[in-house]
Amino acid sequence: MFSKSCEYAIKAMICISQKSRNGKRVGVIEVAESIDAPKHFIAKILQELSRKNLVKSIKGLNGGFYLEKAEQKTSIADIVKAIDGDKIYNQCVLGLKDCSQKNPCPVHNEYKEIKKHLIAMLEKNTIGNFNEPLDNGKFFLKKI
Amino acid sequence: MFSKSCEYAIKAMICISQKSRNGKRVGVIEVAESIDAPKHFIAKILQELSRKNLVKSIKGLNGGFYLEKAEQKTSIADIVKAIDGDKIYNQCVLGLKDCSQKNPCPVHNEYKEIKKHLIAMLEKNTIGNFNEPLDNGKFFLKKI
DNA sequence: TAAATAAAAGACAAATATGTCTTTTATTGC
DNA sequence: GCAATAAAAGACATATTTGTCTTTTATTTA
Repeated sequence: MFSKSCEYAIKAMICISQKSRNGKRVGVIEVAESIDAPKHFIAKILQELSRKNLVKSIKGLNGGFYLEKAEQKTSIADIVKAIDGDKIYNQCVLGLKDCSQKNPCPVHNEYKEIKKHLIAMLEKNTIGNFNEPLDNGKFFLKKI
Repeated sequence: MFSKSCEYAIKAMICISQKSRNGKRVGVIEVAESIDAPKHFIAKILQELSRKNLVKSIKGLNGGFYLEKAEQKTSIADIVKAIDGDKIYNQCVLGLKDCSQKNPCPVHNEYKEIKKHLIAMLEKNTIGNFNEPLDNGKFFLKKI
């Protein structure tokens, strides 16, 4: 569904969100270990997210990545759009180039409904929503 | 959502289905042109589909690819499974390795419903269902 | 100001997906 | 049996994604 980079981005955001609530910053290495991902690769992804203002960063001692209050409201959809673009918004499931409301493929309308729910889900769920269940061990960012 | 190979496979199956109803066989080149895809690449994909018995083929003069009655009942899901595997059945949307009913990520249950509809759609729609709308110019396998 | 820290940037490498070309094998019609 | 046809197979090439390593830049603390 999403690229590996995008999955990493989502996990990294969740990780940083949870660990930076107390005002602390989180380093690349800590993020990488927390989500079981290669650190240099995560570094690149975080730079991308930083350029797109989805995450804040500070260099130097005690530096690292963190989320501001407003950024806790970032939705999964925002992250997906930042990394994978808006394919899921526009593309035909079957990959037909000429599929639209005017020339709908046989599954167009049915998929339109499904897509609506999918997008609603991605837009409704914000990074901040993940803090508590993560705190409470309801789910895990990596195999334990 | 699906790999390029998988999208090609679906389109190729639809194309062959429509053009082989009259007992004729369809050649690789004709398929490739009909769906606007590279012919050698399509050849490989068709070999794969052939090995997995989703399409029949005959070598030599008047040979080519075709579908038997039973194969008209092949669903999109069947093709997806043959080419991309069963990722969409099993994988967490967020890519979490440890997401399950026991440790559900915050969108697990919501996505489960969406996935149910998605899979139902893919399993319900068979290749044969596409013949008529394609005949009637309701949709197109490539840009015209 | 110097040393330590940590992100930013960019070059490089490996893996995978996609695409191209050539040779081999099977079938048909003459 | 021979020539023509068309899929099967496999080698090769390119592009994209993913992953690694090194250098640079910014910041802090002593």
